Amino acid sequence: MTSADPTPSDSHPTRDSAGTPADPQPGSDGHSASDIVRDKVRQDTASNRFGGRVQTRFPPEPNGHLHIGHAKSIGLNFAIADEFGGTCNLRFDDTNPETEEQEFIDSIEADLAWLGYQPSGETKYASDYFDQLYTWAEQLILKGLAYVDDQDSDTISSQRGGFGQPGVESPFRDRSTDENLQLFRGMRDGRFDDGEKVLRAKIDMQSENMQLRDPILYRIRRLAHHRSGERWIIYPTYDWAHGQSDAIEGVTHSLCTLEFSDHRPLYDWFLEHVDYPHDKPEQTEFARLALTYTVLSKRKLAAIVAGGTVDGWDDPRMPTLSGLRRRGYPPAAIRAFIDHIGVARTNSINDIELLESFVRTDLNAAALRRMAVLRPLKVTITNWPEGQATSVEAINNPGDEGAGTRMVPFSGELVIEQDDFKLEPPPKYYRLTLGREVRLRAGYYITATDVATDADGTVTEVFVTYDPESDGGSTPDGRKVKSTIHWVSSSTATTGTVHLYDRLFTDPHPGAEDGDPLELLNPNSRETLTDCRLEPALADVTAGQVVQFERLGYFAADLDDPTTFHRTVGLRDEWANIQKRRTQQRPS
RNA sequence: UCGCGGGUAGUUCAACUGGUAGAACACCGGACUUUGAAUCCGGGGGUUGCAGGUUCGAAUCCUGCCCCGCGAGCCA
Repeated sequence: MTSADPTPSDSHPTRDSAGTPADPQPGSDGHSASDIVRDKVRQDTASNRFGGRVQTRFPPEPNGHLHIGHAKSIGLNFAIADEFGGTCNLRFDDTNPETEEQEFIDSIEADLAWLGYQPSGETKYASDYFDQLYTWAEQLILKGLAYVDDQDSDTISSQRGGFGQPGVESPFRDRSTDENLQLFRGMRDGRFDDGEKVLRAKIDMQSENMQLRDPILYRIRRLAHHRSGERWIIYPTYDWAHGQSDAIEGVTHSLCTLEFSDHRPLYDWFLEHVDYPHDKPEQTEFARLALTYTVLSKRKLAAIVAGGTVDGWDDPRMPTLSGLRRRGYPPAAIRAFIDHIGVARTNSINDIELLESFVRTDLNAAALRRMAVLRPLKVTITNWPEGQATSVEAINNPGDEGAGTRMVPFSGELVIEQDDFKLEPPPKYYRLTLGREVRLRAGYYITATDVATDADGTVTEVFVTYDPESDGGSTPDGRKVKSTIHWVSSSTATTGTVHLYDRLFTDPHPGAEDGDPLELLNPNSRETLTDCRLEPALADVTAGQVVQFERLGYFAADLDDPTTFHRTVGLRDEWANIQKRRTQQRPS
């Protein structure tokens, strides 16, 4: 998105080793995918337009933090450059000193690097072109194509007219070139107050395209700019700066989101009337990203942060890149997702589950398996040799032999998941229940023989016997069990905090209704468990590392406190589906 | 109200520009399994927004209509 609406947060310069641009080539026959953007670029290179050159750019305004929506634009721009042997540069569209700050520049650059993209060349800034833009503006005045308007904002706005109604020409529209020039220089030199005058393009107040009704090029703003400081008090608007900045940088394909479609004629008009002898870039629009159960607008995200529902811009529930990073989303999964959803002009909403499936696919291959018990239930092996402690060998990743194995302490005092024992098992429940034998992952077969309960009848402890011959998880007689459950040995376990996350919103389309999306916030989007038992190897995970808690999901060690884990995404859960189906079929 | 852009399985996208509408995710079933995971195999799903027209043949071309999105900042 040319400049969607990012928003504030802090940056955590954590990263994987990435550094590579998108992994393209989804096409079936070796050719890159076919879509509105690629078709156009392919056509242009075929006709040798731009001398066969392809250059794109990612042009965020440094007024907020990047989110997953920006990732679509980033991925597209870099992928196009990569697939066509071109380049993609980073330019900050910093034409409005009111909202822009260095902090956001730093955060955006860090997020971009984390995502795995390396812009070509130096970072560019629209503010570096202020001199050139000014010169071109005077040229427009000289050509009689721009004029200084003395009217205030409200007047200009009302004169613009409405949809289906013509606009009214400003009484200052036909000033002499000379007067315009003097006035414009006066604007630049501080002879007028903020808002007192603007420079407008003289195009067509009757145009059915509102963007062409004498758009504003310059406004007076006595504000320090984060880069140009106090040097300027007039600042170019987006429309005046953007296309020219593209041209200056040699951009060939200027990709932006659909809401700029109406600006394209203006984009072209400026390029046509400015003395710019080189190839003129062409703007192409595509639909911005929308996700179910998510909002992606700066205003709404800011409201969520301000409302205190989340801890900040990098809260793991936030769709910001910094939030997804803390959540444990691998950059490669985000890139694969972006690559997969494609680009079109259709307004569409992607299912957040699709993103999650890419996260699972990535993590399944990469994450080490570990055991953690989130809601502990005490298990005592009654025939275990008194006081004896041993350890069992467990595989670190069944899909990757190279990940090796580790030793996990084992004893007669364990904890298992509360959900893994039922006094009265529902149908198709395969896990532990009285009289049933199950396998402890990488450990032994156990059979439940008795329980202890509290006054309410809640099971507080399960007594089991184990089969000494089932060491390592299989028996000489080869008998099968229906279920394998995870466990942690009590005496060697460490205690940790685990955050479980649910959707941030209760509604799949929180932005769709007219009402305040904040009213649709899920009050239970985070569940914090503070008494989780972790196997000793979990003490070795580093900040930001994502591991799989076997049978539970993928969990990321917090960036600041590695004893705290965030559930990145759960595993697919067939048992949960079975239960859901049952409750749906038999509404009580 | 005017302009622009859209409408193809539940969802996101394809369909070599007029020639049997496909894929991914989701869902269902089976195999395998020391994760009810992963993996493998199979399955259900479509009046291509609606109605006409042109054509041997229409998602594709024509006409009319319906629905959705964006646009009237000195924001980007």
